[in-house]
Amino acid sequence: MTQSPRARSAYHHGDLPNTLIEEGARLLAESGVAGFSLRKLAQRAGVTVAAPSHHFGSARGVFTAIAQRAFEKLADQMAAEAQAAGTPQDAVLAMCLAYFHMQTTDPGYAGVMFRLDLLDATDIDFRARASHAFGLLESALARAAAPRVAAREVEITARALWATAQGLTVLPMIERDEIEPILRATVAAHLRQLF
Amino acid sequence: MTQSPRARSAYHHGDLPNTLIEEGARLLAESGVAGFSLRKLAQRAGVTVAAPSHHFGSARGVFTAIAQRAFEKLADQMAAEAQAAGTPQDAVLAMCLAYFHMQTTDPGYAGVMFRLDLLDATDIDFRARASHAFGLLESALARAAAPRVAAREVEITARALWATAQGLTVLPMIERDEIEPILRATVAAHLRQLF
DNA sequence: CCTGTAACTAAACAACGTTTAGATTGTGTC
DNA sequence: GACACAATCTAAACGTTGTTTAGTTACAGG
Repeated sequence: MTQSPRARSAYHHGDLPNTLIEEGARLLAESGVAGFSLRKLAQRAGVTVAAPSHHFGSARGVFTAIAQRAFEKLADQMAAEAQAAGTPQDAVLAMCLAYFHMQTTDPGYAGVMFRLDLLDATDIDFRARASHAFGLLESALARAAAPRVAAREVEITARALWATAQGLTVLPMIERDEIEPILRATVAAHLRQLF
Repeated sequence: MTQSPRARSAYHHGDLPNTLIEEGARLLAESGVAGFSLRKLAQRAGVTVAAPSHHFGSARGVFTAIAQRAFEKLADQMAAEAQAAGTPQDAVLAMCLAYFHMQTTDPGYAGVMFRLDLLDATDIDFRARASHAFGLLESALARAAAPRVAAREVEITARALWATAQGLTVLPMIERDEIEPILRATVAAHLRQLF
């Protein structure tokens, strides 16, 4: 991915922001949000506690940066899976599954994407990446729908699927094995409405 | 609601657990999860910091108790709205809207119901209340479905709706005005599959 | 080479949840 | 009605957290 420019000195790390994001995601994957702390992250990155705050302002800024990177990863994955899909309908399903799969492939990143209590949802860069990923689903849905279907209806369906995909990964009484069939049924039910 | 037995003395509060739950929900409604702390809660209740931990074990225990009470409130509301509904189909929609409406009527309670990072989802009492509320939706869905529909299919649909209702309240890019129409469309799409 | 600026350190701060030992009150028993 | 026991809450201290401030170090441009 992004090649680290290699630490130039003890003082000037060289690429600290990136290191903090990646190492932060790794720490989150291991310890979860509860076990996460700025101090642990700083120690892992080989810097002092104050260093992260210098780049990201606050702990909230760090989470926002990680979530931003997460939405980039999700958008990449969505675009890839959509291109691999045969029909537009399959593309929609694959895109919804992409977020779910990210929960296992990139747990550190996926775990903070919708944590509005931890990150700053008003951050303009964050909003841009999140909107872009969502836009991919919406446009795929527009391609899958019949020509007669209004844009408004496509928009509603896209948001419904977005919410369902997110909710399924959070709810306590839903097993991981159940998520894929549920998501499959939900996509089928919505797509049927668009014909 | 629950009449407070009135503080019997400075030492023995009389009904501290209940007070902590209600005052905790009030604090959450005002300051959100981020502004919440055991110390603030203790001060509001007129006790020391250690008192809440004595009853609930830890801060996690307090959140679990509040969430438990929240699911009781939701179940009551769901049952009431279902009975007021004309058709079984309307009952399903009303039940899904109940959780959304709770977000404004009881924001303190609603905000912690699915916060698995804060509460203990393995708590047996908590699970019981959560399962009961979910069961109400599932049985309402069974009544709304055609006789031919398998229980498995009803179960999947119930979980999908449960997840959608939760996801809609969390996602950043969904306005509050949009939630009801989205939920309405989702319920309609799913119910159509059950006929 | 020298100067200005960005990057990071070091130290101190208040606030937090948790734990321990002890003080206080209510309850059941003879 | 007095006594012992158990439950309830206090008081104080502990380690950890994110943030802030002043100061140190290294890089980059003229």
